[in-house]
Amino acid sequence: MKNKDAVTALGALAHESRLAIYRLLVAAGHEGLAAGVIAERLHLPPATLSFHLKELSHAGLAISRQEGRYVIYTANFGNALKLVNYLTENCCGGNSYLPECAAVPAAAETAN
Amino acid sequence: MKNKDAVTALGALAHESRLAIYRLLVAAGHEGLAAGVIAERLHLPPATLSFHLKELSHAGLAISRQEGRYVIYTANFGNALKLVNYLTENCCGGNSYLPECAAVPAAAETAN
DNA sequence: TTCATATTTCCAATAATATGGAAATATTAA
DNA sequence: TTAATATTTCCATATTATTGGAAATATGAA
Repeated sequence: MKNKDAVTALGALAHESRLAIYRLLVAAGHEGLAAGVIAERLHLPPATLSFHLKELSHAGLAISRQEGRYVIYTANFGNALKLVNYLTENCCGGNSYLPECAAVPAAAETAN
Repeated sequence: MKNKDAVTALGALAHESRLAIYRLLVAAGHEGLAAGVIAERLHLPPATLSFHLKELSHAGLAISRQEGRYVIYTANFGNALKLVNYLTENCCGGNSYLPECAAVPAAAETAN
C-alpha cells in the first residue's frame, strides 16, 4: 500500500459519520446494506449520506452494487486489511499483539 | 478506545506530511527526533511543522520532551497500537469474512 | 404509461484545515 | 549580560471538506 492510498483511506475513516457507516457495513458482512437503511440508522439526510458513501467508495473502503431499485453497500474487507497492515508496519514498528488476521500477511510480505 | 478518539487519531495520520512525520518518529524509536531534524528531513517550514506536530500530539500519537534547547518528539506506540486494535475490532476483527482470519488458527506468533 | 420509492447530483453556504512569514519565547553559549 | 539557535505562537490567507435542500436520475409497481 502506498503512502498516498493510506492517507486517502485514513481520511475516509477520519469522520464520525463515515466511521459509523463503515462499522455498519462491517457488521453487515458480505450481504451489505442498502443506502436507505444506513440513512435511517444514522439519521443522515440522503444527500449527506451519499456524499460520505462516495468518499468511502473512492477511498476503496466500500463497494456498491445495484440490486433492484436499491443500492447495496458492502465493506471492502481486503482494503481494510491492507490499511491495518500498513499501519502495523509503518506506525507500530511492526509490532501488533492482537490480530493474527492482520499480522500474518504483514509477516509474509517482509520488508518494504 | 472511543470512536471520537479514533476519529481524531485517524485524522491526525490522514495527512501526507503528518504521516511522514509519524513514520520518521516510529523509525527513530525511543530516542526520538528533534523538531529541527524533522523539519530538515521533510523540508517543512518551522511554523508548518509545529502545526503538524501539535496535531499529532493532541491526537495522542506523539510525545514531546524538552532536552536542552531542543524539543524531542517520539511516537506514542501504545496509542498507535490502540488505534490498530480499534480498527481490527471494528473493521475486520470478530468476523470471518476475511480468508486470512479463517485460514490462520493462531499458528505462528504469540497470540493476543 | 403513470406513480411511488431510492439514490445521486447540483449547488451554494458554511465550517474546518493548512500554510508560512513574522514576532515571541526558550534555552544555551560566549 | 548579549548573541545565537530552536521552537512555538500569532495571524491573515488559502484551500479543502461538509452540509443538506432541491432537482435529476433510476428502478420497480400499479
